[in-house]
Amino acid sequence: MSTPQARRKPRTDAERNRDRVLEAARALFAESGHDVQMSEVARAAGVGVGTLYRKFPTREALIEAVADHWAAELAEAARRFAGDPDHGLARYLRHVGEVLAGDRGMSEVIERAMGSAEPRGETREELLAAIAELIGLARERGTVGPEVTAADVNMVICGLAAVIRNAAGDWRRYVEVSLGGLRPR
Amino acid sequence: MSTPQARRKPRTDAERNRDRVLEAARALFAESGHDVQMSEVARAAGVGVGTLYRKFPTREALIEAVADHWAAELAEAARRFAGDPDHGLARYLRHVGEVLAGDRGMSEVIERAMGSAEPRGETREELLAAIAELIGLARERGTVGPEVTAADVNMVICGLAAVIRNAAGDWRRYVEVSLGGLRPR
Amino acid sequence: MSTPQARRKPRTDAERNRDRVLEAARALFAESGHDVQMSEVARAAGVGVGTLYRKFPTREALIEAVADHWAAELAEAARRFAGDPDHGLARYLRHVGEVLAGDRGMSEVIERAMGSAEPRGETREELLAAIAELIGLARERGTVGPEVTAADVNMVICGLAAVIRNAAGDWRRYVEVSLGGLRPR
Amino acid sequence: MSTPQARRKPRTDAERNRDRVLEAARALFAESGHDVQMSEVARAAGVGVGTLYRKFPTREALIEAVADHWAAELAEAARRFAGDPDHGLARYLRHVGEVLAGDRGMSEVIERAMGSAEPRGETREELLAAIAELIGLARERGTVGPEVTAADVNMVICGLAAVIRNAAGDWRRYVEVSLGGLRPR
DNA sequence: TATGAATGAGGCTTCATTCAT
DNA sequence: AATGAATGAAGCCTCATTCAT
Repeated sequence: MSTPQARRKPRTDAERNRDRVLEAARALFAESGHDVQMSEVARAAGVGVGTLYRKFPTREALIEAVADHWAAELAEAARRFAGDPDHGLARYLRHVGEVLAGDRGMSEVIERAMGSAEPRGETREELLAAIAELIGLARERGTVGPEVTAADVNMVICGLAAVIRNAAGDWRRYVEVSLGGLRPR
Repeated sequence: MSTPQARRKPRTDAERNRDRVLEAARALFAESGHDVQMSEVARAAGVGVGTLYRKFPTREALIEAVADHWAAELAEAARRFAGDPDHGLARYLRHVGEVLAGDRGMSEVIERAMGSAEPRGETREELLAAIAELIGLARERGTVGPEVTAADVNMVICGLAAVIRNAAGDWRRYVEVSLGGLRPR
Repeated sequence: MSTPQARRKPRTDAERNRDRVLEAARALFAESGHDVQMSEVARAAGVGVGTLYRKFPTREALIEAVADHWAAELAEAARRFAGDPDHGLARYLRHVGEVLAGDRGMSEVIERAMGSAEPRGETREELLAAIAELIGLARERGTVGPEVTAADVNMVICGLAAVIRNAAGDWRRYVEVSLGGLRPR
Repeated sequence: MSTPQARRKPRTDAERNRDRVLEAARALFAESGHDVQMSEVARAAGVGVGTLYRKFPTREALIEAVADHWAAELAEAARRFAGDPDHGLARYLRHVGEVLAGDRGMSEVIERAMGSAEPRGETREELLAAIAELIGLARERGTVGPEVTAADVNMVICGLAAVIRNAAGDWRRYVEVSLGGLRPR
């Protein structure tokens, strides 16, 4: 019984490198938005530019990937809060605000993820689905208006990102106003 | 009788040039967002780059000016709708939506105008003041909640711009949701 | 009667710069073929890369221009030798050989000029016309075969360029052989 | 009886790999000239880049090898036509034309093979020898001029490659003209 | 004061070659 | 010996800004 599972490297170096790059990009974007140089990202990830380009053949592709990653996180969070039909949505939006506010520049990218200019497949669908689940129960309980859709919440988040990114005011107020608009009546 | 006509000229050539540049910039930004080249703007304005730089010493300054201009227009509109205490705000936000939606890329710039990253003087104050006036009467009439401030509306507009720019969904719904959140109760 | 012609600058600085770039490119190409870096050309011309790119928006365009220039010179030479119906062609081909041999890398570019992969307008036509003129009289005098066309000579020159560029042998022999093939009978 | 089958294998895997690479390179060069990437060649050959580099330590070495291969083929063809002292040379040059014309990009490489920029050993010698043989008999028969050397024919082929590669005209005419020049008188 | 040519730092991307597995 | 991920030096080109005329 020699631990055979130990044998299968859980992730190859290549995979690990991809993650390092993604992680580094996320960190840099968080600080300065997505106008960071590719070489910066590479340096921060501790790899050569070539490697970076092997993983993400284009600047655009990298940004996309980061956006996807963040969208996935938002989806994940939505699922977490789905258990609380009474206050889930409110807690979710506040949570999103905290995350965005703590991650200067994430909002910059997240807007793209929310937009649908070009059909950006799965992750976006996943996020909308998660939000749909989140408001499903709440709608039954009457916590949110019956006409509210996942797309509505999506737009609110998109707006929230903009508000935070531009420091347009106290984003907590924005969240409360939006929640008010989503409530029945 | 000292050259009266020279006097009469309401605007000097210099002033006229400034306006032509601003106008051209607005038009170009409307089409393609503010990633237009300075030389493009100059060409469209029918002046040399040098002249452009004389009027706006920096790309940044030009964008700022355009943003200011738009902010002024929004302020002007706010004043127009201030006369209607019952539906003024609703009509105003819908109007803003129409304008932003019709002017691809204006939203891009307007977000900056709404934000306060760097305190950008008068125009912003003017806009906030106009909005304050707009909601002042409404608040008295109970059309909007008593706790609603001009800053809140400002944020809603900022969000609206983002929603439109990113085609994040049906912006009319966004407006209605926001209006719902601004109503009392 | 103040020399008014002195007024019209014969060539603007801009035009002069274009020539300097072209000249520099020609010199560098002569040494090392057309795999020189754009920045090298710029430096050699004493201008910034930006200027170079203003004159020739693309590496390709620059090479094209140089090729054109050389083709024009060959055309000019053809016209010069057209006056000698008996030995003009022979003297011309020998002259071309000298020029190509003395200008390492010109042959590299001239091949393109002779080829017709993409219809490269005027200059090529001009060269063919000049060659046609060159062989016209000779054909009448019976110095070259009646079936010989400008295109034939063109091909010979193209081959000559290759022979010289690749140091494939004694190019003077190549010229004599070709001349033999162009003679009547 | 020491593993006889292992012995029998006419070529080791390593040898087979070398051939696969060479074959792939030839095919790719034929399509697109020798500006193909090393990784392309490797992929086409079904081996890793590492293997490719083990066989040909340098891009240059690979091209050289392909050139050699083609030169060997031309030599082989020359020997085949050597049996026909009357029309051998003509048939040979036409044959070479056909081959080059059918193999876009081979001409690109063949020029190098014909050139002697760097003394490139055996194969070139072999080719010159084969051509010498080809014209030897013809010279005796008076089909080609007495002063014609293998080097002359070599140059003609080099030129032919250039003519074809640059689509400089009807290469069949070029061949006929050259043949004319090689004939006695 | 207007012009537009010139500037050159900086950004993105490619690809021959190396090297750890 | 084979593999293919990693490397990073180049190279092409853009564009905000300056400056001579």
